[in-house]
Amino acid sequence: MVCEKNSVVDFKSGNICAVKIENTELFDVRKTFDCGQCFRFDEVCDSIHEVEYAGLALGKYISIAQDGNNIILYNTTVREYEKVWKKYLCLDMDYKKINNNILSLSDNKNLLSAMEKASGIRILGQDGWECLCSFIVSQNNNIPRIKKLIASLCSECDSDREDRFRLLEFMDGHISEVHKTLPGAFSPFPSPEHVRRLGQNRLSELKFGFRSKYIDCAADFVSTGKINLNDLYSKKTLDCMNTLCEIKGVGPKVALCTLLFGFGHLDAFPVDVWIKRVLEKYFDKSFSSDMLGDYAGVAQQYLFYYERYLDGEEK
DNA sequence: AAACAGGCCTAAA
DNA sequence: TTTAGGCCTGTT
Repeated sequence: MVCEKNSVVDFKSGNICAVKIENTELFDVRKTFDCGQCFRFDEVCDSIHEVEYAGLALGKYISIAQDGNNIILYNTTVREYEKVWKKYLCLDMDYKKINNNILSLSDNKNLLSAMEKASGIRILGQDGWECLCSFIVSQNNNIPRIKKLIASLCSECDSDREDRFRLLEFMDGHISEVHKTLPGAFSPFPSPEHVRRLGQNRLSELKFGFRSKYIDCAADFVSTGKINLNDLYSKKTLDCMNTLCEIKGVGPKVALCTLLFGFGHLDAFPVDVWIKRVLEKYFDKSFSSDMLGDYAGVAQQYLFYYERYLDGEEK
């Protein structure tokens, strides 16, 4: 019986602190960062690696590269990886087990096929507040514009934004080209209090449109404690959803995305237009997401990727 | 030009 | 309780 432990080591790439993680399985950097769950990452097109995505998460600009089964993280250390990024990247989870669990609960042919095609996607452990705002912004909107709006919000709230790029220039080669001309790409996501201070009018000026008052309401609820985000980690998914739906502009879809991507509720099964199509096409009417168990949200992401990103390709 | 984009709110049956 | 319009803005 071979028990392969993946080695995690620090190294230097020029002046950049980096970490190499060997033998990761069921982790595909491109799919994970390009499947629409996060809005602050973009590809590093001139990368020295097979695939590399960089972006700002949990207050820090980081780059994640992949060569085969090896993962390379730039601008971090093993110490920080163990503390922060391991969980963020969901590398503390056994996806083989998760997949088997899903398969044990459903024999749907299309789900099986979706899992094969989308395999390697991991549900990131993003910041809950940022997720909430991001998915409020996402409604009736497209991904490029969602990304722009979020970056502009970060830019607006960041008094040091002029300096950020200069501070990051040392990691040139591991910065997404897109970010070099995107205002706010290197700015951290603002706190609820900060967004609240901005106010609905300023949000409108920033072109959030009808979503301005929704963001404002979310910031109000969270910053004043009408909703305690810390409660959302432990309570049941359905209860959490109902809590989040008290915010104006937050419905079931936004709430469940927030819980799935921002609060670790892997059973949350958000239904958007794509998933609605999937359910109509491949499942019978008796389908309910709790049939898929504790990891229904992972299955949802496989199905979403399958339908949204593989359309036109061979399924 | 008109329709659409990873929804939700509101008004009307 | 369910259902159709309308919504900011930008892109095609």
